[in-house]
Amino acid sequence: MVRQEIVKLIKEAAKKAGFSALAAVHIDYPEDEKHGDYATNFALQTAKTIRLTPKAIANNLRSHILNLEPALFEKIEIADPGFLNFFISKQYLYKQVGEILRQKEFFGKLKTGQGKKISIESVSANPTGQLHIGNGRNAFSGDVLSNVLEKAGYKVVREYFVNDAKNSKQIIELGKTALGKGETYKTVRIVSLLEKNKITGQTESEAGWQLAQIIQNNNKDFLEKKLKVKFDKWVSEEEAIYQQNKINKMLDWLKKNNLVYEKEGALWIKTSQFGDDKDWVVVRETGEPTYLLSDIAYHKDKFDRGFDKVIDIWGADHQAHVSKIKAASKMLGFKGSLDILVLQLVTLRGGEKMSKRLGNVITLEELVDEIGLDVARWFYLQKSLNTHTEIDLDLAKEQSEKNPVYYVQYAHARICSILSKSGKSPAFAKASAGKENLKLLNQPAELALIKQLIRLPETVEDTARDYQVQRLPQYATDLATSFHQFYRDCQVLSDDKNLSKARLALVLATKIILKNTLSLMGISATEKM
RNA sequence: GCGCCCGUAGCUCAAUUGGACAGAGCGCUUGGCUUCGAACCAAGAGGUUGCAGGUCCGAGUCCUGCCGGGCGCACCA
Repeated sequence: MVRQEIVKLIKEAAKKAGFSALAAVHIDYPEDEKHGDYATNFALQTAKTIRLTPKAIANNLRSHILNLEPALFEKIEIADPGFLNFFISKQYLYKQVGEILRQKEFFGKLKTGQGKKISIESVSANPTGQLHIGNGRNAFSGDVLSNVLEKAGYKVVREYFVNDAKNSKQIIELGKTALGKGETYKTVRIVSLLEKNKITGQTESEAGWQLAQIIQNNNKDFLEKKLKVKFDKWVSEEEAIYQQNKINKMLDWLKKNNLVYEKEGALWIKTSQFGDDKDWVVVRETGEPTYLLSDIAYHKDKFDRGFDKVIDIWGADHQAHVSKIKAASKMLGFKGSLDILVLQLVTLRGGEKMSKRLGNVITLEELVDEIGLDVARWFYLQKSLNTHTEIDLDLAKEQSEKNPVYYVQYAHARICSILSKSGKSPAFAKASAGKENLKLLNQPAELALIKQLIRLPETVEDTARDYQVQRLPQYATDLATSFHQFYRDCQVLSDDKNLSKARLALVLATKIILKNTLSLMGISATEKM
């Protein structure tokens, strides 16, 4: 990865110049190409702590860097007020094209994760009905984030917590619906599920639990088959927490460590001593544990399984739960990091006509049926997770050039068309791409395309660090633009055999990266459209 | 009232976490197909980044105070 090498060089140069370990090295992609391919403000940052001007520092660094690695750069410039601007050499770019062709789908696979274990919990929707459009955000971002983290070298376990505790109020209420004694959860889908399946449980609790299993299997099927979102571990609250008595063990542990107390007939947990504003009930007056207690038990289970990092992806309505679980992780002394992502609301614009007899609620299934999985994934991923967002249904339904998904897929289809027209197999293009051939790639559009290709690993690295999954559709769009511009400027198949070979190699490399990017997002790389 | 998130082009959203001239898509105006796919390319119009202060060489981004919106604030999950 170029950027990583630049960071390393800056650190080494700083050490040689005698101002090491002063500032973090941060590398930018300058917007103006006059400012190079990569830039850093390191000299400016360093100038804050030592008695030298930013430019003097930059000069010093530049000479050391060029000494250390003369072949990587075409040049390094210093700009006001003290930026270092790096221009990557063609030699290096050609080498990277070769690497892409060699590594194929493994290009962009990083070691930054060092095989560390991460648990990602997402969706965890109540088994009392169908998934709604808000759950889509959790499902897709969790899926894509997992893909990215795996690509970055982490070992990821994707989990889903099923709130099916037999004695919970929602399950009992569901039982009433199942037994015809209540209507809380009576929807079209649940009525049809009840017609197809027999509920044998006599008690409300048992009947509710049975119905929950049916709904849950339905949702699981929908997630896996229709949304292509797979989970490694489905954790049933009833089976994994209650039946295995983890709930009581958790409670005993809390009591033993003096982390709970009685008040007004209930048992409270001392979350306020661990950063929360107040304490919360873990056992009701009735003796029933609350959901908080079982979620703490579930988190203890995750912590015990030895993850270096535990990520929870929740909906905006769970915001109040964050400080409780954070406090619990401190009580439990979790050594790893706990990141809780709270996703903001999703609404639809132009969906008024879609809703089918379910009040105003549009299910995720209806949405995906309406716009297709590729478009749905794209529209969800496009937006930063902490922005309240609105999906434009009319635009999403446009099966035309207006829809941004097709822009990217079209680039891939174009590539496939060129490759098949070349009359040669991809393997041939690879075999014929020697160093001499790649050196023929000198057009600005060709070089710009290569520079875009080698950003994939960096995009993976950044996203694995900050979880901003909207970076992926943005990168895909940028890459497609670079390709379309290359296509405009450079005829791939021509009488010039050597040039054709070189350009075919570049086209093939682009196909690999584009497909890689799309598959991280779970979007299909179409060959024809 | 308190907490979290947000306010950026007509609309939906970005902006590499403090960097260089705030960018895309849609919509609008205009030009380009007898050559590898025009679902494409190129050009243009459109902005006091909600308002007011502050810190900094440098602020959409950080701090303070307002204004506006969403979501939370259970012995529900």
